Amino acid sequence: MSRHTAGGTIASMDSSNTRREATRRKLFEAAVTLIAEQGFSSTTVDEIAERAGVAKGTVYYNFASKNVLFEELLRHGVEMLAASLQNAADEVAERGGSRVDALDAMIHAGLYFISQYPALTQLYVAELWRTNRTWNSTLMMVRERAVSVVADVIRDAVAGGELSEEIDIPLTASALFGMVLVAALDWQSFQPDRSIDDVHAALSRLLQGRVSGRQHAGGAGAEAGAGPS
Amino acid sequence: MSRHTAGGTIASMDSSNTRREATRRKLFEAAVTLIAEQGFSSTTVDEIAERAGVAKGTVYYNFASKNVLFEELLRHGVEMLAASLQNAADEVAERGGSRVDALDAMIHAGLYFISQYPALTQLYVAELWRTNRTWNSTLMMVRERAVSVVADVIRDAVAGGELSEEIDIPLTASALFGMVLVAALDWQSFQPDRSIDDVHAALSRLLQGRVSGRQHAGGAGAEAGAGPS
DNA sequence: CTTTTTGCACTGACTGGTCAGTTCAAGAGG
DNA sequence: CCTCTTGAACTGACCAGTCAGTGCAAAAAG
Repeated sequence: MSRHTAGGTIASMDSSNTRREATRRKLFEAAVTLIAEQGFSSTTVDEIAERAGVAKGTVYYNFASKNVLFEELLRHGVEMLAASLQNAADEVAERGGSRVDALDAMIHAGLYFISQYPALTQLYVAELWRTNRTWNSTLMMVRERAVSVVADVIRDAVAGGELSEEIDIPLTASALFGMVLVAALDWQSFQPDRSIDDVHAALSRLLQGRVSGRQHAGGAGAEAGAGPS
Repeated sequence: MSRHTAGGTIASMDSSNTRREATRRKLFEAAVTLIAEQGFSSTTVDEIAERAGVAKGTVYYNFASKNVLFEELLRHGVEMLAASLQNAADEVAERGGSRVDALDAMIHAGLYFISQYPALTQLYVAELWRTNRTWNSTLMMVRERAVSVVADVIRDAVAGGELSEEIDIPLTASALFGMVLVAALDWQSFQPDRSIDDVHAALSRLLQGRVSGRQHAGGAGAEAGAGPS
């Protein structure tokens, strides 16, 4: 009788683990939608289980508590976002584009991400500035993870002389982040028919400074009608 | 058993109920902080009453339900914000400033408002894009009320030739709104020591287009007390 | 090959606690 | 005396977390 052996049974790694992973994924999906719609506290574990098509006990088999489920969800989500932004910046860099072009590409990537995972985004916005919650430190980490990707590119741009040294890097990064976040949520909520390129162009224009004074288009990004790169 | 007829009795409408108004104000204040910290669902009516220093029965004497208390809170708050933004824009107009100057002043007013009522702001952000809530229509109204003040000024600026006709008015208004919102929350949460003028200058700079390309400052706003950084 | 054992993954009824909302008799205050 | 507030007790719904038990596939035993 080899009972439960210490060290988490190697055999179970491939066969059983797959089933479990699938269940966890279903639970993530169910939870993200419900929590985005209703908020954390008014979403019940029963609802999550029902939407995921599993029994309530399964939730507790896979996650220590409702809180833990939520925290893991946050972590998982922000990794996807950060990877997506980083990837957009890297692709531009590989093609020899400027840092400002990279920023523009990140805006596009951010918009795309939000359009793909609107519920996740709503959830971040709703929880990000709350205090007195148990998962507060997780939230801090999550925010830092996302904003720092943007801040890094801005920093490089300043170092390379592309951007003015006067700008406040962390504040600008978070303002940029917020601009995309809120514009995207509004786009999804109130004008869902518009194309991503359309929205992207509007935001680029805002940043090109064409809003507060008429210069003609500079180099970066704002080709307004076309080119879904 | 002549019960209380809990609900908005007509008599209470007009008579200058100083006492009652004071109680309601205390309840608003208590509720806004608690809900911003913990969210609506996990804030209990007992907590609100305790923080306000009144009995639970008083809450229900003054508001039909927890939901109604919250809705009235939202309405009251947005009126203050809209008035504050409108006022900033009007003052600039009276002094003969441009519409772009007015926008800049509104950014400043927005920052100031958020620094005065951080809890209220957190609460809006947390609830604004949620769906499936009973007070959803209230929230829509609230958002519209705030964003339209900004949109109106932008529209005037476009009509007067100050801004390009290419810009997308509603989207730009909400992007601007979001930029200020998120930047301000970050300021309050992570760099509370910075002065409002400092933050304001950073945002103005972002909009002057100095971020994405080096033009020298246009006309509007970025005078600010010389940002260190 | 067949039977038995093992243990992972899952189930769902149940429990103990929490909380919105009610009720009311007894004041406070103006 | 009329409006407003108090405080405490009560109800009934709702919900996070528990636990004894089921199903099943693969390994071990025969």
